[in-house]
Amino acid sequence: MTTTILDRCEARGLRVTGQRRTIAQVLEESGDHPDVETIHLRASALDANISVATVYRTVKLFEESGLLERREFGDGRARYEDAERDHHDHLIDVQTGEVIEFVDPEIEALQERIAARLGYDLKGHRLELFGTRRK
Amino acid sequence: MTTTILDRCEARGLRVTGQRRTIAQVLEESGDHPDVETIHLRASALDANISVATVYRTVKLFEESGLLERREFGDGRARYEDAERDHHDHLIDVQTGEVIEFVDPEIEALQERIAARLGYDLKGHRLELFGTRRK
DNA sequence: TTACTTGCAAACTATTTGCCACCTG
DNA sequence: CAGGTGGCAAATAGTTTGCAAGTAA
Repeated sequence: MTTTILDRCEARGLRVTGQRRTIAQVLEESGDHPDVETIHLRASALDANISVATVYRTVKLFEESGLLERREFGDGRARYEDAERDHHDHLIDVQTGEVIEFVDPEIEALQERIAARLGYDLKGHRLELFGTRRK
Repeated sequence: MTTTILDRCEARGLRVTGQRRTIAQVLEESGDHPDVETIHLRASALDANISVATVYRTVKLFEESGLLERREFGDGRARYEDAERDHHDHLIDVQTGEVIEFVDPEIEALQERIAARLGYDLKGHRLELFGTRRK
């Protein structure tokens, strides 16, 4: 389970190029939820010859291959994180954009309970829950 | 609380124009979560002389004035709904984009519990919760 | 070698804005 | 009448893509 993103990239039969290696490493070492611009910045520090277009393409490829997970927290840009990390959810501070990770077994049960109550078939569907606080 | 969006628009001292009246009406009558393009389409059916730019400006003004609430469900465009509706949360089907509304007291408690556990000050902060299902 | 990748710039999509005519209060 | 408002098109921000050159296997 401690396979690196790069390991999984190879395992998937994806061609391993210098830029993919670098981008994988950057994401491996990122403890936060970087957007493409940030990933590009960090990657550029390791290898000046990586274009933003390549970051976009790589990150999309990795996501489609299940190596990364894409997150959209409502600020208009996508963020990415290693798909192999332990499951967790996010709380976003709307004002500051701060991303707070948390784990709570309750939320899983909650989703299942709600889906069941609504007669929604969870199998084969990926659901995402958006909750706001009552004013 | 059965005030219309238009009523609240006037109450806020906002200038009431034909296009604002129409856009307010469209949102009033929309039971779903329309994006700007959809709002523009529906408004155009009532008054052919409303530009998309005006919808963007109006919807932003209404949101800043607290008449509407903006939602971003991860598909890249903002959606709006009447801010006076009873509190509820959303479950999004990632594949189909379907928006499922639900109400569950548990989720409020959950947010407060998590924030407290993390030592996060809820006062003065608007938090939004993003939950995915464990694979 | 050969198909897959990359860089660059052009193209796209969603949204914002400058400018000037127009309308509400 | 005066200042807020709307239309139009140009400008932005984030992301995608066509094409020719480069590279992994």
